[in-house]
Amino acid sequence: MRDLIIDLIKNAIDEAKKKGVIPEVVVEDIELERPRRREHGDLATNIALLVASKTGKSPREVAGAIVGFMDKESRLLTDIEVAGPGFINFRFSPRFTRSVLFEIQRKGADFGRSSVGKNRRVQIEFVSANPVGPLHVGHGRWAAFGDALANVMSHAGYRVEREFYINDYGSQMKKFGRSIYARYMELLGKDVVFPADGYAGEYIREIAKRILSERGESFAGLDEKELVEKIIEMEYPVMLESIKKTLNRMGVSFDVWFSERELYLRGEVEKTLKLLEDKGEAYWRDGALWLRTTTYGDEKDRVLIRSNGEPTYFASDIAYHRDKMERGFDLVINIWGADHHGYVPRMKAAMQAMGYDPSRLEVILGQLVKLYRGGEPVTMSKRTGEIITLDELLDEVGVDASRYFFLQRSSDSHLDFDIDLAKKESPENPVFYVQYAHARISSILRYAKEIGADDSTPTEDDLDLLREEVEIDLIKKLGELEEVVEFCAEKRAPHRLTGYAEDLASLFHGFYRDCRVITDDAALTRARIFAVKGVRQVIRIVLGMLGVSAPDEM
RNA sequence: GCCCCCGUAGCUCAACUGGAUAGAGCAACAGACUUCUAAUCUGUAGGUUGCAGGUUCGAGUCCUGCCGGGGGUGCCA
Repeated sequence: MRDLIIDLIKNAIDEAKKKGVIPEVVVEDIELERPRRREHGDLATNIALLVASKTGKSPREVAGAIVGFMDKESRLLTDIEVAGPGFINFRFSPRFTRSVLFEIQRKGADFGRSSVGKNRRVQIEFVSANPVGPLHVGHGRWAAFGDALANVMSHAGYRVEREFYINDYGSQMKKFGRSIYARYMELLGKDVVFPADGYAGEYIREIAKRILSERGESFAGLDEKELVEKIIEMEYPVMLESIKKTLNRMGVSFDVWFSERELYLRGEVEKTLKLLEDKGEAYWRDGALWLRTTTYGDEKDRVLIRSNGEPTYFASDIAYHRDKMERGFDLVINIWGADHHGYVPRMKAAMQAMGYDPSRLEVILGQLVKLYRGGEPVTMSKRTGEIITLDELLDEVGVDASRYFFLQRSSDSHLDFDIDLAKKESPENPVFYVQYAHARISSILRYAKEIGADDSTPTEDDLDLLREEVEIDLIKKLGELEEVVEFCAEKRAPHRLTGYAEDLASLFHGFYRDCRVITDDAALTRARIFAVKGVRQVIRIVLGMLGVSAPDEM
């Protein structure tokens, strides 16, 4: 439809130019927008305003000329008008508007699919928590966000892969091992100092207790270094498993679990560093190996190998990104916490140093989550280990509400998560509001079946009976799904899906109040059952992308 | 100091990336169930878009400078 109208406008402009009604000027891409106000029609363009600004003619005059040359025979449109300062407004015919219901029936779960992604291969890497502790609430946000983004991008025609990068190597691991070691020794009554930078959470004590009960005191005989190593090897896979379990619980699954450790074992880190050195992008100074990131706009050069011989996290991350590039993705999206923002120019520079186009890497920086209970912020401290884990949140508010709430805000704004609201089973809670619309429709359809109402596919004439303003508005909303999908995918903004879901649910609830679906009029009943089925399908698709269930009864 | 994000109704956020009269939800107030689910709906009220300039036909949106909140600025990850 959009393309059709754009062609219509283009042809009219060409024609007008030919006739000399408007001067020869370069016309940029024609954009159609959905006007905010109903009176402004279904689609509008500001092209006349843009053209006029280059010619000195009045915008309305230009708009009038363009409309004058437009082919108005189309049965899809009922009206083309010049309005306001020079907008051209288009109005769909009711038949065209209603035809979307047939399209939904035909496409089913594929309705709203778009091809803007052009089948490009995209990798989305998200969560990527260190396997040294349970996932916290912030991880939950990125799990929900990354997963929904992947869903919406694949609906928009990208080939998407989900990846989790496991930081199972290096100092975090050691810290993890030393922390457990210290708690274990404490349990044995040994006088050990807990590491100042150790993980203070209670779960570390639990692990130590479990080790004591499983292995007894025999471990204490080993020397510290050996023991810490052993603890790491035993416990990080356990932790990783529990992370996977939590993510599964949220309905998030990854295509690839990529291990940092294996990158080292395969010699990839070494190879990558050598490559950079050979290219002259890295150099030795003060006993350390530095990457010349300043060449590519970074503030200062960055260390790859410390003077103590240990590679930095940056070094393995570069090797990791090289691996991603070599895997041939057209686009790689990393979802990182906002505290990594200083890291972005560095990584981009590294990409260039390796000879890759840095635009193949996109980093989404996510802001923090603040929990509120009883109107008060819930205090959390990483230092004391007082955190609310993702599992605890899921226990308390449930998966659907958690996912929905995590997805309500754009990734670059802070998220205030109101626990009390998320738990409420009332219309204030948008999750239930949307799910209720779905359940209500299922209930209507059950009733229809029960009384044996005619639910066969209606004819176009049947559908002509759908002429209440609320029902037309509702059907129009269904037709917007494709562009919502495109917007969410292109802007990496899955949060807009929640707004769309709420708009749709609200229109449906209004429709339900004003229009009875099952009536004595068989044709009207067929039409309304069909319409309501379409609404249910779209709600299902949207909730599916959000990762929220669509219940048939509540 | 420098860099990034944010600032819109009492609260939480939208505003289709420069368009027409800045919109929702919650909270407040007033109403609506003999009905296919009231977990719903209708109405009222609420604004100098942090401040000051600038750019143009047109600015919440772009530019400059302030103010406020958050984050970053390691041979940490």
